[in-house]
Amino acid sequence: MIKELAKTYDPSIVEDRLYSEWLAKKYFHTEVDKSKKPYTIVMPPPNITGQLHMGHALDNTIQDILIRWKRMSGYNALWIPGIDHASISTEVKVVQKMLDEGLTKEDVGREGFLERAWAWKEEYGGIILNQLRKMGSSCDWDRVRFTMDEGCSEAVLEVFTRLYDKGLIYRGEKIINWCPKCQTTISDAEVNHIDKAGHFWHIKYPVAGTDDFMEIATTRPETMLGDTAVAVHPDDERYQKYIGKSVILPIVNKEIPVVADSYVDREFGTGVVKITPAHDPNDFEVGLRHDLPRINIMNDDGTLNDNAGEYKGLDRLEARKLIVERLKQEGYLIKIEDITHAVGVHERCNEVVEPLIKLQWFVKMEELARPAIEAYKKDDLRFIPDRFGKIYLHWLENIRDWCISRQLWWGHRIPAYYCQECGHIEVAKTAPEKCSKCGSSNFKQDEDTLDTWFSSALWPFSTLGWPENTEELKQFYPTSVLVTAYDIIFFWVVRMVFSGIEQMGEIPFKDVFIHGLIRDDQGRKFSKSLGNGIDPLQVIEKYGADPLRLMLITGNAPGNDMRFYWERLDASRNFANKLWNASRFVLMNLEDKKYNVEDIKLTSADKWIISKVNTLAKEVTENMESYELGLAVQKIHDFLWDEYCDWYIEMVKPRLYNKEDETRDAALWTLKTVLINALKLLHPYMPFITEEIFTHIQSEEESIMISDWPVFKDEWNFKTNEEEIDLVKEAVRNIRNIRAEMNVVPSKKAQIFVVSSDENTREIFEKSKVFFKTLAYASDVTVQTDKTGIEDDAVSTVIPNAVIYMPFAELVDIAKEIERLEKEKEKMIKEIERVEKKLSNQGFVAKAPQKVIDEEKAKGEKYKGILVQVEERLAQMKK
RNA sequence: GGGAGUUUAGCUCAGCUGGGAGAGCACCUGCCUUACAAGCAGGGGGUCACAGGUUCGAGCCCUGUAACUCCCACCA
Repeated sequence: MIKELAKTYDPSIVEDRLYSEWLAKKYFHTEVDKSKKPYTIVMPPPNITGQLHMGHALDNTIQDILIRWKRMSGYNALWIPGIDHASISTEVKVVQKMLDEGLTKEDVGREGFLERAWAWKEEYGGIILNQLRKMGSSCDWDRVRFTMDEGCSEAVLEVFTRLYDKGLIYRGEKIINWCPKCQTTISDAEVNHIDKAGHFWHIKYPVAGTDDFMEIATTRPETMLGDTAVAVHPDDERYQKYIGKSVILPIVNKEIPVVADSYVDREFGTGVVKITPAHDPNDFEVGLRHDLPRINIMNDDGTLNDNAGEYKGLDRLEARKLIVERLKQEGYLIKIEDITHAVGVHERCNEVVEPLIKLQWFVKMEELARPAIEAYKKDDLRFIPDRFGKIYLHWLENIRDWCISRQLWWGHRIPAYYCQECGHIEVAKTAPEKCSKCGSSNFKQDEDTLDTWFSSALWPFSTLGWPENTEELKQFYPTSVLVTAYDIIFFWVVRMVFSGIEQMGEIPFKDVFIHGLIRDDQGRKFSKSLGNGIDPLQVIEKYGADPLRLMLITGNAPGNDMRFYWERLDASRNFANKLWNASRFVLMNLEDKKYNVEDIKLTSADKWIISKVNTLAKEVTENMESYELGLAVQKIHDFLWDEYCDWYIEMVKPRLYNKEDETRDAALWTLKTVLINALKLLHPYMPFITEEIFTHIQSEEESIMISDWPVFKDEWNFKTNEEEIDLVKEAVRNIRNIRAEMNVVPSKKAQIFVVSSDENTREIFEKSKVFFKTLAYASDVTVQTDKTGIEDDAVSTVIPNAVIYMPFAELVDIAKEIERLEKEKEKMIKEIERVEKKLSNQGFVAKAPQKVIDEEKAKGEKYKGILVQVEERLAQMKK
């Protein structure tokens, strides 16, 4: 049934309507189908606090393209959506909201707080998923998961207890990163190092029992309150005499030992290091080696504690000022040096992170990292582009134990239970009845929750039903590809890989497709503080989802960042408009009947465009298989605009306007068939407009979404017809070119003569006469073997084996014509020289592939053919 | 201190295993040709950062240099 298309394409109406239809028809839903090959993507779960931004838009567009393509290609394609509880981000927001009501966490208690957090999740958790629907995302909404839903929580408990039983999770007192603002531990990955201007304070530490002193330099003078030693390099001649002695810690007036440790760099600073085991990871290690006491001087909020004496209660930075002042007054301060140095800050709040010793839970990484490293080295795991694999490797090879406990309430509570009688720790999925040591039933569960990435690490299998051995798990694990930005490799990709290998015995995905970040038009990251963010929903409102998707994919190589320009959206929108109008044109002409291939006679032009779309299908598929989505869509774009619209439609118009034309049906069949094939190739990129056109233009299939992906067909491969039409196109272009040069208005038609002594060439042009009328402003076309009847001063242009004449007597300047032809002649001679030089190069002939040699030879022949014609024509004119 | 990336037309960027430099936008000229002026036709514009090397042949491979960007890192 032929249905007319609206005059203009209005994405806002079409998109919502089509999305609802797709939903209603359950096209997004996937059941296990063992007869098909599985193709699985799990969506990187956005935070429940999140709003859709350009990064999500890009990430999900890529996933949607892949999943739509594979679905059409006959795979059992599953795309699982979900959201992340995002422990710290959400907790901060909920706390903030309570603060607005004048409440604190302590006021409402753990239960009360969790109630509020869940309410938050219910209210805001689904917003971003709804926004994803606007993008056209074809994920299976019947399978939406949440990192804290029952199944995912079960998976977390299972993994925690398993790792604990294997000794891979342990509780220990170690130096951790502490955020005084958020009042929680954070992992190494959450610490950013920022270069900040600071000072080196050079301080005298008097050597006990002498008049000597040792000069130390520090960037954090307040930590001296926790110093328990001073260290020098064991081989440092300057300080040999002090090793084993003591120095007197200024202000505190305490004797601390001078120890020798090869950790000290003799070259750096004064070669003397103050050792504060409780507040520096290196000093902690030194402390262990020399059995030094650890003095914690800091409270959780960053103020100093009882151990700081008179500085107790002051913030660490306040105390620093006072201490420096006092050192100065008492003559201990030698100098202050200005330096810039890297300071660790919490990536979320930018607060300076303090290293502290705390009793926390850790995942032992070495054993888990090993197979994850192997997987990449054995090529079981592949990064696209590969350079990100090196980043992954480097991180894993230098990994340290992962601190997983957080002093937060929103998240998975650590399943460790402490016997209140004997202190024994039971780790179990449910609260133990009795202590296995003393029999007591008085337990208290650990107050802390897990790092939010602990649950995301299990995402590829927890979403498929693990720890149950579900059909989904059997069919869809391991997943096919993980699509994400490069900034999340450490947080997430690494942890999914080792978790998948450890729990499932298999990598969670074979391919990791890494894309870049979207930046503003000045190349800056989008950020709240800059206020330079662009809301994808606003873009969709203005341009539609298809143009946004196209813009995000076009001209962007994998892994590279991209700048956002509104102008680029104009280009995408214009393409959608072009496609819409071409389709309207086809629909206007199509009649409500079946066009059977058997009943029609295809012309060269028809075969040419069919052959082109056939090749296109092959190339696009190949590009997509290598994740070259930008290249693929560029080819589809160019085919539709340049070949289909600008050439084929224009070529076919005379046949359509003549109802008597016996090849009219062939033209219509070809118009329709080629368009449908191109639409299918384009559908993953621009799902809405392609569906809207598809359903109007044909009635055999109910939706393009579930139609078959075009594959290369041998019977659609028409090489000679391609060559024929290419020759015609060249002739037409030459004519247009000359007319433009001579400023001939299109309304002025000209008689065209094609003169060729080659029979085949004459035949081609005989068949193609009509194209010159519509495409090259010809009033009439005559094909002949010689110049009979053509005025000598006619304008001419040359193609291989033929000269084309246009009599424009009154417009022609013979001298100019000769000049033009002379130029053409020179050019040809140069080209022929170049080719012959190449072909006479022994090295080239011997070593270049045959294909390249043949191509060069063909070029040579072509240029020679043109040269002969040019020379002949020049001879005529000069007579 | 390590590592990675970028450097191609005025701007933003493509360029897949080495085989005569591309797109969009911008610019110039001419067209309201019955799908589309969000369009059509034609045009100008590039020592592919620099210097060497490998090769019959280099934007692409190797070495070095420069500038910019990013990541990692416990030099107090």
